[in-house]
Amino acid sequence: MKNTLSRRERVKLANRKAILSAAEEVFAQKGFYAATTDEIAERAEFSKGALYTYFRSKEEIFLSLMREKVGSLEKKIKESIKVTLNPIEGIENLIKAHLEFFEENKEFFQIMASERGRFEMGIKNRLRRELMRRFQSYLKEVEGVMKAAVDNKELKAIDPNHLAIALIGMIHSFTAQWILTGGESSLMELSPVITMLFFGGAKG
Amino acid sequence: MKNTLSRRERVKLANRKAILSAAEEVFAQKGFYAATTDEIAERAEFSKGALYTYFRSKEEIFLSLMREKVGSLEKKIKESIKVTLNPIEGIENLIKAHLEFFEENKEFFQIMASERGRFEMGIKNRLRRELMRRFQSYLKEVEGVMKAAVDNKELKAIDPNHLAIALIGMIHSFTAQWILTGGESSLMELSPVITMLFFGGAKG
Amino acid sequence: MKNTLSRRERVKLANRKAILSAAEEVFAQKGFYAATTDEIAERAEFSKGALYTYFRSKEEIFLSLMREKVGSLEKKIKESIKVTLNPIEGIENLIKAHLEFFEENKEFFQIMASERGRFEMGIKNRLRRELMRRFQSYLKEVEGVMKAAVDNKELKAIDPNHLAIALIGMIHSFTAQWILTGGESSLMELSPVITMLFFGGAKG
Amino acid sequence: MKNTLSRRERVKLANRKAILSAAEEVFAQKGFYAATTDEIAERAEFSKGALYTYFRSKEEIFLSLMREKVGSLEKKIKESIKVTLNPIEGIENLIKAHLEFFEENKEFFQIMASERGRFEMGIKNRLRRELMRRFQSYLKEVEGVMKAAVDNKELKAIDPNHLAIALIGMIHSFTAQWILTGGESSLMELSPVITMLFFGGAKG
DNA sequence: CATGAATGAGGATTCATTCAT
DNA sequence: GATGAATGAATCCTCATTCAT
Repeated sequence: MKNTLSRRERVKLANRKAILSAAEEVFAQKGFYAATTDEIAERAEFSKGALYTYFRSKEEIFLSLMREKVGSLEKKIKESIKVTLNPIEGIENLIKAHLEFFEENKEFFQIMASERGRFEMGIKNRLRRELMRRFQSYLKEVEGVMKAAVDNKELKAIDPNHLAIALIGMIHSFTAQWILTGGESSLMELSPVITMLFFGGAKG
Repeated sequence: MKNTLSRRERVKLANRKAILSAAEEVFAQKGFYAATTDEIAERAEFSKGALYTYFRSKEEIFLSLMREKVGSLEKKIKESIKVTLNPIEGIENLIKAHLEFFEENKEFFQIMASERGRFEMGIKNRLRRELMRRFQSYLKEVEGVMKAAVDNKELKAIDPNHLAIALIGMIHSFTAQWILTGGESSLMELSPVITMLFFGGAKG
Repeated sequence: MKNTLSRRERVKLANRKAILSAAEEVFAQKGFYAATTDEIAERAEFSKGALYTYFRSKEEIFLSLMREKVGSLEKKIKESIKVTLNPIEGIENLIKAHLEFFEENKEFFQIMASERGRFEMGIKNRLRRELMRRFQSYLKEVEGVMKAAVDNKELKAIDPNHLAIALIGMIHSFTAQWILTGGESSLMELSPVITMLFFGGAKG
Repeated sequence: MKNTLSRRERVKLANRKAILSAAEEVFAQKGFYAATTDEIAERAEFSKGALYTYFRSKEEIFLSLMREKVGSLEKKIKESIKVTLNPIEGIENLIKAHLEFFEENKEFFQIMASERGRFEMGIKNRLRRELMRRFQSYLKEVEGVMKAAVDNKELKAIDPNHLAIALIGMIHSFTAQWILTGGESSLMELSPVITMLFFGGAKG
């Protein structure tokens, strides 16, 4: 997979990753603005200047990070759905995939939750546009499964968009609360509750 | 209630409100950091210096604003519940109350959505602590109704905390999407869908 | 002339002048790039931040300075010519005016001499364009007198543009040398030599 | 003369020249400060590190370049004079030699014109001192011819220093203007005008 | 009280120079 | 010797906060 890269290139790639990883922590804790290049560099154990060997600007670090993460999320979601042809099972998998991903990417979740509303700003930026697009595409994916399930009469005849919004809202809400209360126990454990509530509702 | 205030005091209060109102717009658009006192002052039609007559710092403007808004939300929620003794109806009212509030307080919603994760930062701050407390208290309120409904066997025997998280997640998600897509049509119209999904689930 | 300005406005104007004056010294000594905003601020006895109350950027300080100076030079040259209708006398006056101006504006001369070649860079800039234009207009002014004298048959039938270039070259050269050797004695004293050489040439 | 150099030494010398040549272009376009070692290295088709094998610092590149060029100019001027024993003819040759040199060394002219005023800075520097010395020596050379011509009564009894300043000023001015207007036609063509104006003056 | 100019700490970014490979 | 990534000092600019008027 990566055996055509020279040693130097492999080092560069690893350094890039280290910077992104450090940035992820800092952005999660402080948000885009309050995060400083100083802190990112320090946490990545690089000089401040080195960041600029790998990225053009602080914004580019941020957007690259988001792009990679949103990309992984999107991929994971797609895969979780494709495993089965049964829409209901697909949605169950999708819930699990989400929780698994957020459990492994707490920091990304925090960043996304707080910065998403501002992705639209500075729309001229190529990376920002791409990010928006990827995010939309991830939402459409979820909507797609919903539609399939509705068409199959396995779900009520509700606008698939609304179904997607509802499910994602629940997932995000549980994840946020899990992080707020320390993120100790496994987030995955909540999968049955969410599944049950989404499909069967709360009424007894 | 406030008719014992001197003219001067009434003016001060009005000015405070004007500043908070201006701040709300700016914080919503730009977030806490990117918002500048310059812009807040300008939009409030005050000098930059005047802000500091009414508030100790930019942070205090922010926190005061949030406190007032979270306070109103909390109050509104409490009232929506008290109207009825029937828990199910209470939850329906609570959904409507939320949507109504967010429809009237789009800016606040945006701010809350993006800054909530960082309320905990700098916890020594009196205002921050109070804000956290108020926010928790609002959540407890929702949880309370859920518990009543569960006890009444009107809802499934699920941890009321989970029920609250699920419902709030759905509400926030719909609100966020509504804002993202322009916030034109009435958010209130979504109340039936949310109610139906929360109580009855998605399964057909 | 300035009696319609409020006190505050007069202070602002004076501060602006103080900054420009400090900048003039620093730019003359170090050139545009090596000059630092720190040093300009310090020499103007202002904080670094204050510069930005009066100017948008270091470049704007530089260009504003140049604009004012080139403007004064242009004005002085025009006036020196208009005094008389006799072209020869006009040129004599023009030489004197130049020397007088450069003697009083040593720093400006140094800046102009070294930065002129790069005025063209970044041509999108409004101020830069204006500066170029002003500079051209000053050259045209000199050319104009030359043409008048040629038309009058008081000067040889040489391209007035060449005459202007030659005279200005001599003036600049003498000024540069005068500054290089300390600028002690009066530059004005060189007026007769320049006049003589320009009109009569070196041949004995 | 240089046939005793080993291959290695010849390569080093060639590399040095390539770097200086690249530096000349960059310094001419951007000036000393705005020129970056990155760009010089790139244009010389060397790595940035290689520059430091051949030169101790960016400043040394600059000064070495100037030294070589000023040296060539000086040499060319000396030769142009020595050809003849007739001072008038010597000056004519000198004008032509200047124009020829600047036509072939546009970049150097631009650099010299804008950086000369700052050669004095950091006078402790050995290279800087040498450069100043060489420049003075070039001026003295011109002054020498003038003195000879004055002694010969072929030129008016004017301080030879002034005569040198005047002539050089004219030459520089014409060169600068030629470059500013694109440097298309031959600069050499201006030789007769300069000669005529210098010797005979402008008066008709 | 209101004003808005002044302050200065802080932050992103650049770039000459060094040095491990 | 050559390379180019890493360094970190230096620099421009921003903006919350203060304070004289």
